[in-house]
Amino acid sequence: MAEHGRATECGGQSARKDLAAMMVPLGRALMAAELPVLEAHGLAMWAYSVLLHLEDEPVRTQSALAQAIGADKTRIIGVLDDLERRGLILRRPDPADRRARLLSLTPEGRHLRDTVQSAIQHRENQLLARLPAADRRGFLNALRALSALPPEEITGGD
Amino acid sequence: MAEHGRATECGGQSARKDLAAMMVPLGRALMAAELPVLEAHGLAMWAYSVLLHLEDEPVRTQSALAQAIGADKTRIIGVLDDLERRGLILRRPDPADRRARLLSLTPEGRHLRDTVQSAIQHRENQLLARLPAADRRGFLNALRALSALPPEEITGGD
DNA sequence: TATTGTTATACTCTATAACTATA
DNA sequence: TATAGTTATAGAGTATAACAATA
Repeated sequence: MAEHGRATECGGQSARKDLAAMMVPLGRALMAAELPVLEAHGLAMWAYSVLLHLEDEPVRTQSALAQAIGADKTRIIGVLDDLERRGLILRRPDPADRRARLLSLTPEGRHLRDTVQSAIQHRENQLLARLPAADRRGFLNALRALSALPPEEITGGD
Repeated sequence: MAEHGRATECGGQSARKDLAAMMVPLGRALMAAELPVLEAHGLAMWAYSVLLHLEDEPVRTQSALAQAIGADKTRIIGVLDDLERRGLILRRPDPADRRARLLSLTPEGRHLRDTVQSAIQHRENQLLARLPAADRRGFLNALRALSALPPEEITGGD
Protein backbone atom coordinates (compact mmCIF):
# COMPACT_ATOMS: atom_id res chain seq x y z
CA MET A 1 0.00 0.00 0.00
CA ALA A 2 2.82 2.37 0.70
CA GLU A 3 4.56 0.71 -2.24
CA HIS A 4 3.87 3.28 -4.92
CA GLY A 5 5.05 6.77 -4.12
CA ARG A 6 2.16 8.60 -5.76
CA ALA A 7 -1.50 9.28 -5.84
CA THR A 8 -2.61 7.49 -2.73
CA GLU A 9 -5.32 9.81 -1.57
CA CYS A 10 -4.51 13.38 -2.43
CA GLY A 11 -4.75 13.46 -6.18
CA GLY A 12 -1.43 13.40 -7.98
CA GLN A 13 0.53 14.26 -4.86
CA SER A 14 2.98 11.96 -3.17
CA ALA A 15 1.84 10.38 0.08
CA ARG A 16 4.94 11.96 1.54
CA LYS A 17 8.05 13.64 0.27
CA ASP A 18 11.29 11.69 0.22
CA LEU A 19 12.96 11.63 3.61
CA ALA A 20 16.17 13.09 2.22
CA ALA A 21 14.25 15.85 0.45
CA MET A 22 12.92 16.92 3.83
CA MET A 23 15.93 16.21 6.01
CA VAL A 24 18.70 17.77 3.95
CA PRO A 25 17.20 21.27 3.64
CA LEU A 26 16.09 21.15 7.26
CA GLY A 27 19.58 20.14 8.32
CA ARG A 28 20.99 23.02 6.32
CA ALA A 29 18.62 25.46 7.98
CA LEU A 30 19.56 24.16 11.41
CA MET A 31 23.23 24.59 10.56
CA ALA A 32 22.57 28.11 9.35
CA ALA A 33 20.85 28.80 12.67
CA GLU A 34 23.99 27.70 14.51
CA LEU A 35 26.36 29.88 12.54
CA PRO A 36 25.74 33.22 14.33
CA VAL A 37 26.22 31.52 17.70
CA LEU A 38 29.43 29.85 16.56
CA GLU A 39 30.74 33.03 15.00
CA ALA A 40 30.11 34.93 18.21
CA HIS A 41 32.58 32.56 19.88
CA GLY A 42 35.08 32.46 17.04
CA LEU A 43 34.27 28.88 16.11
CA ALA A 44 33.81 27.44 12.64
CA MET A 45 31.52 24.47 12.11
CA TRP A 46 34.35 21.94 11.93
CA ALA A 47 35.92 23.36 15.08
CA TYR A 48 32.64 22.97 16.95
CA SER A 49 32.31 19.47 15.61
CA VAL A 50 35.77 18.67 16.98
CA LEU A 51 34.93 20.07 20.41
CA LEU A 52 31.71 18.09 20.51
CA HIS A 53 33.36 14.82 19.66
CA LEU A 54 36.27 15.17 22.05
CA GLU A 55 33.86 15.28 24.95
CA ASP A 56 32.70 11.69 24.69
CA GLU A 57 36.16 10.22 24.99
CA PRO A 58 39.65 11.62 24.45
CA VAL A 59 40.75 10.46 21.02
CA ARG A 60 43.96 8.63 20.29
CA THR A 61 44.68 9.75 16.73
CA GLN A 62 43.73 12.62 14.47
CA SER A 63 42.68 10.18 11.75
CA ALA A 64 40.20 8.55 14.09
CA LEU A 65 38.77 11.93 15.04
CA ALA A 66 38.49 12.95 11.40
CA GLN A 67 36.67 9.78 10.50
CA ALA A 68 34.35 10.11 13.49
CA ILE A 69 33.18 13.54 12.44
CA GLY A 70 33.02 12.70 8.75
CA ALA A 71 36.00 14.74 7.62
CA ASP A 72 39.18 13.98 5.73
CA LYS A 73 42.21 13.73 8.00
CA THR A 74 43.95 16.48 6.07
CA ARG A 75 41.06 18.84 6.55
CA ILE A 76 41.06 19.07 10.31
CA ILE A 77 44.75 19.85 10.72
CA GLY A 78 44.30 23.59 10.43
CA VAL A 79 41.30 23.36 12.71
CA LEU A 80 43.32 21.52 15.36
CA ASP A 81 46.19 23.99 14.97
CA ASP A 82 43.84 26.84 15.75
CA LEU A 83 42.09 25.14 18.66
CA GLU A 84 45.45 24.21 20.19
CA ARG A 85 46.83 27.71 19.76
CA ARG A 86 43.79 29.06 21.58
CA GLY A 87 44.24 26.64 24.44
CA LEU A 88 40.98 24.82 23.82
CA ILE A 89 42.44 21.40 23.12
CA LEU A 90 45.58 19.50 24.01
CA ARG A 91 47.57 17.66 21.35
CA ARG A 92 50.34 15.60 22.91
CA PRO A 93 52.49 12.89 21.37
CA ASP A 94 51.48 9.45 22.59
CA PRO A 95 54.42 8.17 24.70
CA ALA A 96 53.62 4.63 23.59
CA ASP A 97 53.67 5.53 19.88
CA ARG A 98 55.19 8.87 19.18
CA ARG A 99 53.67 9.04 15.71
CA ALA A 100 50.20 9.48 17.20
CA ARG A 101 48.80 12.59 18.90
CA LEU A 102 46.56 12.23 21.95
CA LEU A 103 43.71 14.71 21.67
CA SER A 104 41.72 16.05 24.59
CA LEU A 105 39.75 19.08 25.72
CA THR A 106 41.21 21.61 28.12
CA PRO A 107 38.92 22.98 30.84
CA GLU A 108 38.62 26.14 28.71
CA GLY A 109 37.66 24.07 25.71
CA ARG A 110 35.05 22.17 27.69
CA HIS A 111 33.63 25.39 29.06
CA LEU A 112 33.40 27.01 25.63
CA ARG A 113 31.78 23.95 24.20
CA ASP A 114 29.18 23.86 26.98
CA THR A 115 28.41 27.55 26.54
CA VAL A 116 27.96 27.25 22.79
CA GLN A 117 25.97 24.06 22.96
CA SER A 118 23.62 25.51 25.55
CA ALA A 119 22.92 28.49 23.33
CA ILE A 120 22.35 26.29 20.30
CA GLN A 121 20.07 23.85 22.07
CA HIS A 122 18.15 26.70 23.62
CA ARG A 123 17.21 27.89 20.14
CA GLU A 124 16.45 24.37 19.04
CA ASN A 125 14.15 23.85 22.00
CA GLN A 126 12.16 26.91 20.99
CA LEU A 127 11.69 25.33 17.61
CA LEU A 128 10.72 21.96 19.06
CA ALA A 129 8.23 23.66 21.37
CA ARG A 130 6.04 24.34 18.35
CA LEU A 131 5.42 20.65 17.90
CA PRO A 132 2.72 18.65 19.67
CA ALA A 133 4.31 16.81 22.57
CA ALA A 134 3.71 13.37 21.08
CA ASP A 135 5.27 14.32 17.77
CA ARG A 136 8.21 15.94 19.51
CA ARG A 137 8.88 12.85 21.56
CA GLY A 138 8.58 10.53 18.57
CA PHE A 139 10.72 12.82 16.47
CA LEU A 140 13.55 12.87 18.99
CA ASN A 141 13.34 9.14 19.63
CA ALA A 142 13.42 8.33 15.93
CA LEU A 143 16.13 10.83 15.17
CA ARG A 144 18.30 9.46 17.95
CA ALA A 145 17.75 5.90 16.78
CA LEU A 146 18.31 6.55 13.09
CA SER A 147 21.37 8.74 13.56
CA ALA A 148 22.90 6.08 15.80
CA LEU A 149 22.78 3.53 13.01
CA PRO A 150 26.04 2.89 11.17
CA PRO A 151 25.75 4.60 7.76
CA GLU A 152 25.94 1.29 5.93
CA GLU A 153 22.67 0.27 7.54
CA ILE A 154 21.06 3.20 5.77
CA THR A 155 23.09 3.23 2.59
CA GLY A 156 23.43 -0.49 2.05
CA GLY A 157 20.61 -2.85 1.16
CA ASP A 158 19.70 -3.24 4.86
CA MET B 1 15.31 22.28 32.95
CA ALA B 2 16.20 21.62 29.35
CA GLU B 3 18.11 24.89 29.51
CA HIS B 4 21.61 23.59 30.01
CA GLY B 5 22.87 21.21 27.39
CA ARG B 6 24.88 19.01 29.72
CA ALA B 7 24.90 16.71 32.67
CA THR B 8 21.22 16.32 33.25
CA GLU B 9 21.12 12.72 34.28
CA CYS B 10 23.72 10.70 32.51
CA GLY B 11 26.95 12.00 33.93
CA GLY B 12 28.86 14.39 31.72
CA GLN B 13 26.82 13.50 28.65
CA SER B 14 24.47 15.86 26.89
CA ALA B 15 20.75 15.25 27.38
CA ARG B 16 20.63 15.03 23.63
CA LYS B 17 22.92 15.76 20.74
CA ASP B 18 22.34 18.91 18.73
CA LEU B 19 19.59 18.49 16.17
CA ALA B 20 21.87 19.50 13.31
CA ALA B 21 24.54 17.08 14.50
CA MET B 22 22.02 14.27 14.09
CA MET B 23 20.15 15.50 11.04
CA VAL B 24 22.99 16.46 8.75
CA PRO B 25 24.84 13.12 8.80
CA LEU B 26 21.54 11.26 8.58
CA GLY B 27 20.52 13.37 5.62
CA ARG B 28 23.83 12.62 3.97
CA ALA B 29 23.36 8.90 4.51
CA LEU B 30 19.86 9.05 3.05
CA MET B 31 21.23 10.87 0.02
CA ALA B 32 23.95 8.27 -0.36
CA ALA B 33 21.26 5.60 -0.25
CA GLU B 34 19.48 7.29 -3.14
CA LEU B 35 22.52 7.54 -5.36
CA PRO B 36 22.60 3.96 -6.70
CA VAL B 37 18.92 4.22 -7.60
CA LEU B 38 19.41 7.54 -9.33
CA GLU B 39 22.50 6.33 -11.16
CA ALA B 40 20.61 3.30 -12.42
CA HIS B 41 18.30 5.73 -14.21
CA GLY B 42 20.96 8.15 -15.34
CA LEU B 43 19.89 10.89 -12.97
CA ALA B 44 22.08 13.11 -10.84
CA MET B 45 20.78 14.49 -7.57
CA TRP B 46 20.00 17.93 -8.97
CA ALA B 47 18.19 16.39 -11.93
CA TYR B 48 16.02 14.33 -9.60
CA SER B 49 15.37 17.40 -7.52
CA VAL B 50 14.18 19.22 -10.65
CA LEU B 51 11.86 16.39 -11.64
CA LEU B 52 10.41 16.28 -8.14
CA HIS B 53 9.70 19.96 -8.04
CA LEU B 54 8.15 20.21 -11.49
CA GLU B 55 5.46 17.78 -10.44
CA ASP B 56 3.75 20.08 -7.98
CA GLU B 57 3.14 22.82 -10.50
CA PRO B 58 4.71 23.69 -13.85
CA VAL B 59 7.18 26.47 -13.20
CA ARG B 60 7.24 29.77 -15.02
CA THR B 61 10.94 30.65 -14.85
CA GLN B 62 14.20 28.84 -14.35
CA SER B 63 15.19 31.25 -11.62
CA ALA B 64 12.10 30.37 -9.63
CA LEU B 65 12.81 26.68 -10.02
CA ALA B 66 16.41 27.16 -8.94
CA GLN B 67 15.39 29.07 -5.86
CA ALA B 68 12.74 26.51 -4.99
CA ILE B 69 15.22 23.66 -4.94
CA GLY B 70 17.94 25.65 -3.24
CA ALA B 71 20.29 26.00 -6.18
CA ASP B 72 21.88 28.90 -7.97
CA LYS B 73 20.13 29.73 -11.25
CA THR B 74 23.35 29.22 -13.19
CA ARG B 75 23.81 25.76 -11.75
CA ILE B 76 20.69 24.13 -13.11
CA ILE B 77 21.15 25.22 -16.72
CA GLY B 78 23.25 22.22 -17.67
CA VAL B 79 20.84 20.00 -15.76
CA LEU B 80 17.87 21.39 -17.70
CA ASP B 81 19.77 21.06 -20.98
CA ASP B 82 20.29 17.38 -20.32
CA LEU B 83 16.74 16.69 -19.14
CA GLU B 84 15.35 18.48 -22.19
CA ARG B 85 17.65 16.62 -24.58
CA ARG B 86 16.41 13.35 -23.09
CA GLY B 87 12.78 14.35 -23.54
CA LEU B 88 12.03 14.37 -19.81
CA ILE B 89 11.08 18.02 -19.52
CA LEU B 90 9.72 20.71 -21.82
CA ARG B 91 11.30 24.15 -21.91
CA ARG B 92 9.24 26.52 -24.05
CA PRO B 93 9.43 30.30 -24.33
CA ASP B 94 6.52 31.96 -22.56
CA PRO B 95 4.40 33.58 -25.30
CA ALA B 96 3.44 36.33 -22.86
CA ASP B 97 7.08 37.12 -21.96
CA ARG B 98 9.54 35.63 -24.34
CA ARG B 99 12.42 36.07 -21.91
CA ALA B 100 11.00 33.40 -19.64
CA ARG B 101 10.97 29.64 -20.20
CA LEU B 102 7.93 27.62 -19.18
CA LEU B 103 9.11 24.40 -17.57
CA SER B 104 7.05 21.24 -17.37
CA LEU B 105 7.39 17.48 -17.20
CA THR B 106 6.77 15.31 -20.24
CA PRO B 107 4.86 12.05 -19.71
CA GLU B 108 8.23 10.28 -19.94
CA GLY B 109 9.64 12.58 -17.30
CA ARG B 110 6.71 11.99 -15.01
CA HIS B 111 6.98 8.25 -15.46
CA LEU B 112 10.69 8.20 -14.75
CA ARG B 113 10.19 10.33 -11.68
CA ASP B 114 7.47 8.02 -10.36
CA THR B 115 9.61 4.96 -10.95
CA VAL B 116 12.62 6.41 -9.19
CA GLN B 117 10.65 7.85 -6.30
CA SER B 118 8.89 4.55 -5.71
CA ALA B 119 12.20 2.74 -5.49
CA ILE B 120 13.63 5.34 -3.14
CA GLN B 121 10.64 5.43 -0.83
CA HIS B 122 10.50 1.66 -0.81
CA ARG B 123 13.98 1.62 0.71
CA GLU B 124 13.07 4.39 3.09
CA ASN B 125 10.01 2.50 4.27
CA GLN B 126 12.18 -0.47 5.14
CA LEU B 127 14.24 1.83 7.29
CA LEU B 128 11.21 3.40 8.93
CA ALA B 129 9.81 -0.05 9.65
CA ARG B 130 12.49 -0.50 12.27
CA LEU B 131 10.95 2.22 14.40
CA PRO B 132 8.13 1.75 16.89
CA ALA B 133 4.88 2.86 15.25
CA ALA B 134 4.39 5.82 17.59
CA ASP B 135 7.91 7.13 16.98
CA ARG B 136 7.53 6.65 13.25
CA ARG B 137 4.32 8.60 13.17
CA GLY B 138 5.70 11.41 15.33
CA PHE B 139 8.88 11.50 13.30
CA LEU B 140 7.05 11.89 10.01
CA ASN B 141 4.62 14.45 11.43
CA ALA B 142 7.39 16.55 12.91
CA LEU B 143 9.60 16.23 9.85
CA ARG B 144 6.78 17.32 7.59
CA ALA B 145 5.93 20.27 9.84
CA LEU B 146 9.52 21.47 10.34
CA SER B 147 10.54 21.11 6.71
CA ALA B 148 7.46 23.07 5.66
CA LEU B 149 8.58 26.09 7.70
CA PRO B 150 10.22 28.90 5.77
CA PRO B 151 13.97 28.73 6.49
CA GLU B 152 13.91 32.12 8.23
CA GLU B 153 11.66 30.65 10.88
CA ILE B 154 14.46 28.25 11.72
CA THR B 155 17.42 30.47 11.05
CA GLY B 156 16.07 33.71 12.38
CA GLY B 157 15.47 34.45 16.05
CA ASP B 158 11.86 33.23 15.81
C1' DT C 1 16.39 50.70 -17.08
C1' DA C 2 15.29 46.12 -15.36
C1' DT C 3 14.88 41.11 -15.95
C1' DT C 4 15.54 36.19 -18.08
C1' DG C 5 18.59 33.16 -19.52
C1' DT C 6 23.32 32.21 -20.71
C1' DT C 7 28.43 31.97 -20.68
C1' DA C 8 32.91 32.67 -18.73
C1' DT C 9 35.51 33.38 -14.72
C1' DA C 10 36.96 33.14 -9.97
C1' DC C 11 36.57 31.21 -5.66
C1' DT C 12 35.77 27.76 -1.94
C1' DC C 13 35.80 23.45 -0.38
C1' DT C 14 37.46 18.87 -0.55
C1' DA C 15 40.25 15.02 -1.80
C1' DT C 16 44.79 13.09 -3.80
C1' DA C 17 49.64 12.65 -3.87
C1' DA C 18 54.05 13.30 -2.06
C1' DC C 19 57.10 14.00 2.17
C1' DT C 20 58.81 13.39 7.18
C1' DA C 21 58.95 10.92 11.39
C1' DT C 22 58.32 7.12 13.81
C1' DA C 23 57.40 2.09 14.12
C1' DT D 1 57.33 -2.03 5.04
C1' DA D 2 53.75 0.30 7.02
C1' DT D 3 51.39 4.09 9.61
C1' DA D 4 50.48 9.12 11.79
C1' DG D 5 50.80 13.47 10.70
C1' DT D 6 51.83 17.18 7.54
C1' DT D 7 52.23 19.92 3.25
C1' DA D 8 51.40 21.02 -1.54
C1' DT D 9 48.69 20.26 -5.40
C1' DA D 10 44.80 19.27 -8.19
C1' DG D 11 40.00 18.56 -8.69
C1' DA D 12 34.88 19.17 -7.98
C1' DG D 13 31.38 22.02 -6.85
C1' DT D 14 29.67 26.56 -6.36
C1' DA D 15 28.99 31.40 -6.78
C1' DT D 16 30.17 36.01 -9.13
C1' DA D 17 30.48 38.92 -13.04
C1' DA D 18 29.70 40.06 -17.69
C1' DC D 19 26.78 39.50 -21.90
C1' DA D 20 22.59 38.99 -25.23
C1' DA D 21 17.70 39.13 -25.74
C1' DT D 22 13.44 40.90 -24.34
C1' DA D 23 10.49 43.87 -21.67
